[in-house]
This record gives sequence, C-alpha cells and structure tokens, in this order.
Amino acid sequence: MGNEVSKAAPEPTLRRLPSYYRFLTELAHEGRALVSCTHIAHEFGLDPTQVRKDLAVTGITGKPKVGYEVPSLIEAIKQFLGWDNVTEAFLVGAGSLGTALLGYEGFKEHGLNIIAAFDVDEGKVGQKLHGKQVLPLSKLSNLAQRMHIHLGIITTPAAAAQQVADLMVDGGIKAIWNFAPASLKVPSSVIVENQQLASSLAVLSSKLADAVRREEQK
Amino acid sequence: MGNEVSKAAPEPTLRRLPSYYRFLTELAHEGRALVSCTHIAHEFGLDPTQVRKDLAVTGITGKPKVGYEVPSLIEAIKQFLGWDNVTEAFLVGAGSLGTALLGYEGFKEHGLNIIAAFDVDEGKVGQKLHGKQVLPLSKLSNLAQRMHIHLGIITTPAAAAQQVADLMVDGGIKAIWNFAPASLKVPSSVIVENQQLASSLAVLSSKLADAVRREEQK
DNA sequence: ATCTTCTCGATAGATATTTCTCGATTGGTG
DNA sequence: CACCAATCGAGAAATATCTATCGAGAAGAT
Repeated sequence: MGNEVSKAAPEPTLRRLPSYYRFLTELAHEGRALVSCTHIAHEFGLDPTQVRKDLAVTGITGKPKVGYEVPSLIEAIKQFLGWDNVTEAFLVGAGSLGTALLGYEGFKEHGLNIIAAFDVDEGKVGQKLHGKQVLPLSKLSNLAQRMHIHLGIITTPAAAAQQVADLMVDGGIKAIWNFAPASLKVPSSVIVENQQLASSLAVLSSKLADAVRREEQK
Repeated sequence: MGNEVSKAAPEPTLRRLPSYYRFLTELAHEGRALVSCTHIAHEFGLDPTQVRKDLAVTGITGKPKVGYEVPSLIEAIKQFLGWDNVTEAFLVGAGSLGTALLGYEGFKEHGLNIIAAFDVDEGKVGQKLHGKQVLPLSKLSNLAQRMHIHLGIITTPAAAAQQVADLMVDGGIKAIWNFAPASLKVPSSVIVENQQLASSLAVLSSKLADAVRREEQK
C-alpha cells in the first residue's frame, strides 16, 4: 500500500548504535575528525563489515581510504535514534532504582528528560529527588494527558507494575520503559521495552557456569 | 576434538528463560501443577514452538495434551542457568545505582549474592549499605583473590570503569557485569556482560520515533 | 605517473534464529 | 471402544543476522 518511509533497522543494530555513539563522542573530544569502520570494529570486537552496515542505516556515507567524518556520524546517529529532540518522561516508583535513574545525567545526552516522579508512598510524595518533584500516583493519568507526556518509566516492584502501566495507558502514554520484573499487558498500540536485569544476568550466569565447567574438566 | 558436554544455548533463549522462570514461579504460587507451551507463549506474545524449543535446552520434557510439570520446569531452568548454587560477587561503585543493586532482594532468587561493595570515596568507605560493608577500592584485588570471588559488578562512572576492570582482572575475577557506559578491555578469558541502559533506550526511542512519524503521516 | 594500501559499498554466502508442518501421544467424550 | 481435541517433539522451511568476497576510489609512497 503506502510507500515505506524508512524501513526499521534490525534490533541488534539499534542496540549497537549507542555504543558507537559514545565512542564517537570520545573521539570527537580528542579532536579526531575521521574514523574508519575498522577502527570502531576493533574497539568493540566486531566485524568491520558489521559496523559498516550498522552505520549505513543512518544514511551516512564514508569515503574510501579515509573513513567517516566523526561529527557527521554523531549527528546522524543522534537523529536516527530520535535523540536530537527531547522526549519528556514520567517515572513511577521512587525507590532506589527510580532515584538512581532520576539522578542519571547521561539521559540528557540521549534526548530523555524525566520531568517528574510518582509514588504511592506518602512519605516520598512532596519530596524532591535530584531536583525532581515526587507526586502522588493518583495524579499520573491526568498530568500525563494534560502535559502530553508520551513516555513512562516503571521502576516499581513487580506487583505494582501492571497497575501503573494501566494508569499510563489511561494517561495516553505511548511507550513504556519497564524495569520491573513483570510482563505488562497493554494495548498493541503501546510500545513496551523491558529492561530485565535477570536476562542479562542469565547470559552471564550461563557463560560463567560454562567456563567453570570447562575449568573443572581440564 | 573433545566431545561437547553441553552445547551453548542461543543467547535469545537465555534471555527469555528468566521471564519464563518468573512466570512459572507465579503459577507455582497459584498452585498450578501443569502448564503448556501455548499458555506460556500467550503470556509473552511468543510462538508456542519457540517456547518449546527454549524449554528443550534445559533437558526437560513434557507430555502431550497435558504439558510440563511446573515444579520440574522451575528446577530445570534454575539449574540450567546456574541459579541453583550461589555465586558471590563484589560490587564497585557505591553510587545510587550501586546502592540500588545492593538492596535488590531479587538476586537471591537468581543465585547471586553481593557480599561487599567498594568505592574510592572516603566518605562512603566504612558505611554499610543495605547491610553490606563498603570497603576501599584498594583492597579489591587482594580480597577477591583471597575469597575466591569470581564475579564483579561495575556501577562506577564510565571514566573509572576500565581501571576497576583491571583491578578485578588482577584479583582473578572471571566475569564482569558492567553497568558503566564504557567498553572494557579485558583478557579474552574474562567474560563481560554489558548492561547498557542506552541500548535499551535506543530501541525504545527508535520505535517511539517511528510511531510518532507514522502518526503524523496519517 | 604508477603502484600499493586502505577503506568503502554492494552482493553473495554462511550461520543463527524463528516459524511452520507433520506425525505421534495422551486424555477426555459420546 | 472409537473419536476428537490438545499438545509434544522433530524436522523442514522461512527469515534474520552476521561474515566473506569483490570491485572501485582515494591517499600516499616509490
């Protein structure tokens, strides 16, 4: 039917781009103007062709023998990931993880601005955490709607996560970044990205267990 | 040459197993004795065959028409991921993220026990965070060696991460769970699992940007 | 000026992962 | 008991992702 505006990039590529981005900003600080795929690939232990393909999704193009212009690449990635204009977000769950996220300066660099936190705990409501107001959860939907907030971050215990997600959906939130170990049920129009610590840990545990096993066999 | 003892499972499978595990423990609490792949798949929006293959890596087998025994599955996943016996870990970087991890009760369930934290900040050293001692970074290598700690967790700022990784390697640590936005250089024998917030955010940002773009087109 | 080397971009090939298809097994139903 | 529906397990097919190959262009060396 309609003509594809921009086909989605493979998810593995999306996951690698931020690392390139960080590395490129470091290079820029060091004053480097050009960089080759080979160089980037070496930094991350990847195949140069892989890196070339990843960068290609941003539309940027390099020159043989010299490579890519660092500043152009940085801009291209930024724009591709939508980090060039700020997304405002609400965070729910002002526990230790929530507080850590509220205080993380790096998000600015990624176009993310958490503008307020919400919690059910009366003791936390009214406080300021890292300069951000903690509001009562009951106000979430209403405020999200009025302020046109599109992104919600859930850092509550698992038991509360679904209820919070429901409130977010009511408030018109379009995407949820979920740190709670729970699988959220939301309408299909709502995007959910789960940040599961346990998944990462599983990969590590499994590799470590393998390594130990191999060690013992020797 | 040698006969493969247990071929490694695909990484995507490893990443899904913890979710199944959590869901299964919930089912167990509700008193369910049996579960089918179809049921699990539906919970996570996956293909039933996918789930079946994932579960197959643990060696467990189900019965037609009835499905799998919930308790056996739980045990099998636990064992497969190495969550059945405790791994002791050191954490470096007693900032807000580090503190959050120190206080996370869920790790017990995953066979992870963070036994101490380290920091360079004199103000933090000597404190107890969630019942865990904060020690000076200078003691890391020595203690890791003496206590045979195999897992290190890095929650420092990016600038300090490489230096900490080096100390961990010196201390004989075999696996590093890295939360700092930095790519660590370690000997190939050392396992590194990067928990990059930015990667997850990139996937989300990109999907959200797409959704907004599609919205605007309508 | 020509050669060499590095690197890009495109295409093809290889590998990994997901999805589909099929026959077999089990439990329930008429 | 014969049939039906649900489910498993195994293998085939489809898709996605990664790696290798090749020709061409650009910079520097001889």
